[in-house]
Amino acid sequence: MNYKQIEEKWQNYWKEHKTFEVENGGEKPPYYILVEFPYPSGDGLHVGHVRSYTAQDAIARLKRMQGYNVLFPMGWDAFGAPAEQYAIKNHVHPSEAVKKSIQTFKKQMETLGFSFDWSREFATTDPEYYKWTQWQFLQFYKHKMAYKANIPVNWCPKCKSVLSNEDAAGGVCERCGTEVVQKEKSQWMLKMASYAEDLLKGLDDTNFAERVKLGQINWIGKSNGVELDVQIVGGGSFSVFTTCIETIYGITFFVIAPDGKLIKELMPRVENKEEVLNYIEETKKKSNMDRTELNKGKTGCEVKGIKAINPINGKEVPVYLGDFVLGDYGTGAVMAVPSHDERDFEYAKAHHLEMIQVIDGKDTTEHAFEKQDYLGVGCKLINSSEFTGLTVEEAKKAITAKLVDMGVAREVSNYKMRDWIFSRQRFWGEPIPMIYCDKCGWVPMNEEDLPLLLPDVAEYEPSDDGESPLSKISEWVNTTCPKCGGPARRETDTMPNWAGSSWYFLRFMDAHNDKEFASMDAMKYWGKVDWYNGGMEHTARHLLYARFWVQFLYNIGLVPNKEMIWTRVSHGMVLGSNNEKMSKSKGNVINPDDIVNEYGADTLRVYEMFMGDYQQDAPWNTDSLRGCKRFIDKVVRLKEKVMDGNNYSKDLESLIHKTIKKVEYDTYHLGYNTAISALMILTNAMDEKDSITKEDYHVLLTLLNPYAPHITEELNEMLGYAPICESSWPKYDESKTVDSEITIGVQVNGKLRGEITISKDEEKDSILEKALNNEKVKNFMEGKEIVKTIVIPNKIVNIVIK
RNA sequence: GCUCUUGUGGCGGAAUAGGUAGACGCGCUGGACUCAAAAUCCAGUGAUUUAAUAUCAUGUGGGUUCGAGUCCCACCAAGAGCACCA
Repeated sequence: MNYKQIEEKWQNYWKEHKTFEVENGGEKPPYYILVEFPYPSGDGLHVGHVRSYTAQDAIARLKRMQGYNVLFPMGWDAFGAPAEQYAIKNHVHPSEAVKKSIQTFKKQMETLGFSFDWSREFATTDPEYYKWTQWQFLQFYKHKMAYKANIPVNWCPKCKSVLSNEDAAGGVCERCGTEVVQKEKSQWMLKMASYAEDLLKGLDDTNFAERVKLGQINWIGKSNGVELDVQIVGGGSFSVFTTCIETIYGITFFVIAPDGKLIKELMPRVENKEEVLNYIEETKKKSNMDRTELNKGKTGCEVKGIKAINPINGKEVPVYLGDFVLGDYGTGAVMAVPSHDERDFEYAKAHHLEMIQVIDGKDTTEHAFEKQDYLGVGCKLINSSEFTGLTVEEAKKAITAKLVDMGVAREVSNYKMRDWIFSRQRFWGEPIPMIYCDKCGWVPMNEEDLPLLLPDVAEYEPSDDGESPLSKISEWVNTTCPKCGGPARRETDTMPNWAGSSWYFLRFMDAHNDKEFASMDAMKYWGKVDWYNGGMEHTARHLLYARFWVQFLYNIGLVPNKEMIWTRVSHGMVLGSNNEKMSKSKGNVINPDDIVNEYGADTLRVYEMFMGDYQQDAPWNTDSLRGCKRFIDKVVRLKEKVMDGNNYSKDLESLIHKTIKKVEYDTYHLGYNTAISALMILTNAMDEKDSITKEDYHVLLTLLNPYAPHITEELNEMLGYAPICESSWPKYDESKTVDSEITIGVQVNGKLRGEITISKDEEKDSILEKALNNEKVKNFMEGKEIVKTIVIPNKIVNIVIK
């Protein structure tokens, strides 16, 4: 068998017959299957891509055979830093590099036999596509959902460029090793925080896997608590948010953010200016994550000359700077109760601050007595004036009520999720279609002037001041104000690559529309994405951004549903054979092309589906891959045993019906490995026989087809049947999947001692009699008294003796 | 640090609602076929034990139950994400 030839033959057949191209409409029910479109890197397709694409391909092929109009599209998420870096190095326009990578990826996907509808292909870097990304940004702006703010970024003074948190890990620039500092930049923001509650509620209208929902919920990070106003002695005030208002009498100091507004306002009254300014400088060197780690949260200094007043009792307490409080998150200040919060406790220890225990029940000299320990166990307040003696739960209510009554506090929900920083100081992204005019301020471009194309130049070195490379291209930057016609400058930041991927699934529904990003009719026809698969690493962020984008479009009437994705699942990674993430530096990378050349696409597909639990990471193992090749070879060899016959062999009938049921169920429930296993069992059963019928073989090939589409088509054609891709999925007869005789275990005192054979649904009494008469069971019961017998029909018998 | 996930043979992994732990595959051992090899086929393969036997086994320690890989509590270990990598 020449696998290569066979695979090419069928790939051409599908292409020529446009087997997988779909129309919007028709009699068949629509079904939309989506895999995350890849970033087309120069390295080519990863075996990890093959895993998830094969899984979704199997679903797509099965659904088609069951009579659905299946949309299974593919495209390219092609903006991003690697293409830009490549362009800087080689002085070619990134669009050239990207074009090449896309060709490679597409070729690889074709050789793997994925049933994508290529007629709907696009890249986020196509002007016809990013025109609409820009258009949608303008809608955000026009609905007051986009604004400018000063946000600190990681800045490498030597490379003169903005770094991602990853590239700034450990506080040094990954490229040159220089210490990274925080630098403020004016950035476009999208008001995502205002959608927090809707994004939380919207999860009820989805069928996301539990762990995916959990990821979303945790990212949004809702907590209910109290926002408290705190007065400063001598004028001024700030607010703090707390979920533990019951500990208010335990406040012994406040901590404010060194990078916040408040400290700037207070500066004129600060007595130890030098110390405070030094600490602020120190903080600039740290990333947010370095700052918020518990073990690093003890640095800081007192803000001398400033005292804050605890609103409940008028007590004056000191104010400290601490870098674990972030200036751009929450209110930029926290109340500190060292007796009841471990981080406050350690901070207080380090700075020799007072501690007041206000909840009774545990000694607080060594560690704080925290809420996870005192909540819900009836602990009572101490040292808390009129609230002393109340339980924590009572006190929470009573103290909140009093503060609200005093007009100094409000019950609020707080969300961890912040607004979306939408600017990047990069070349290779969608230009933000905004223009700055000295007279009119920020003015949006006219929609009819979109797309705003990236300039066609080949130099993208970053500028010295952290501005985007675009800022150096003056002929591109200088323009006229759309409002007053005077001279004006374009925004030179570009969008993050999350932008293009936030709505691409909508475009697939109507990929060639040049009037709208997608027509309402097309979106109504397909409805939601029925099944979306991607990596676990995207379940929090990409998915949240996409949902936010869709909810916004829904609110302004441009999409038919508030949630456009119904089911979302995520796959585990394919690791190297040493159980580590594949990477060039570790030398454990497997190139799918090599595997396809040596073993064939079908073998690779079957192996990746068989290699383990789809949702978990799995290490590559070439020996196991060979096992899958052997399985396919065995299926091929079965051809020699085929005799005429249009029915299933009598002794295979039950197993065939069971296998149809199992493969169908498992393919729809992420059980790809057990589906393959069931097919192996059926194959082995056929192999044991001297001959099988044509129909036996035909059904095996059909069941295997979603996983190994090429070889099954070829063998099927040899039998003289119509192509499987144009046929129907076999139906199973439920009654034939049930055995009439069952072997069950008999336990004595919970330990397995024997086996009996019973007929299905046999009476309990009769089962028990068989169990008691079993020779081995008898041995164990000799001379003992039966205390109790448990008979679970069709499952097990347990005899309890004494 | 926070959040999540996962711990089952030599390995990848099965085990639908608490009911015969180890399906299926890999690897290994022995055998058949062959001049030989590859391929293929047959048998065996959790540990301890003298052969049938029995005992012990699902990260550790408890608990619930007639019965726990599965449920509950406490712990240990590994991996992933944490807002400018995509």
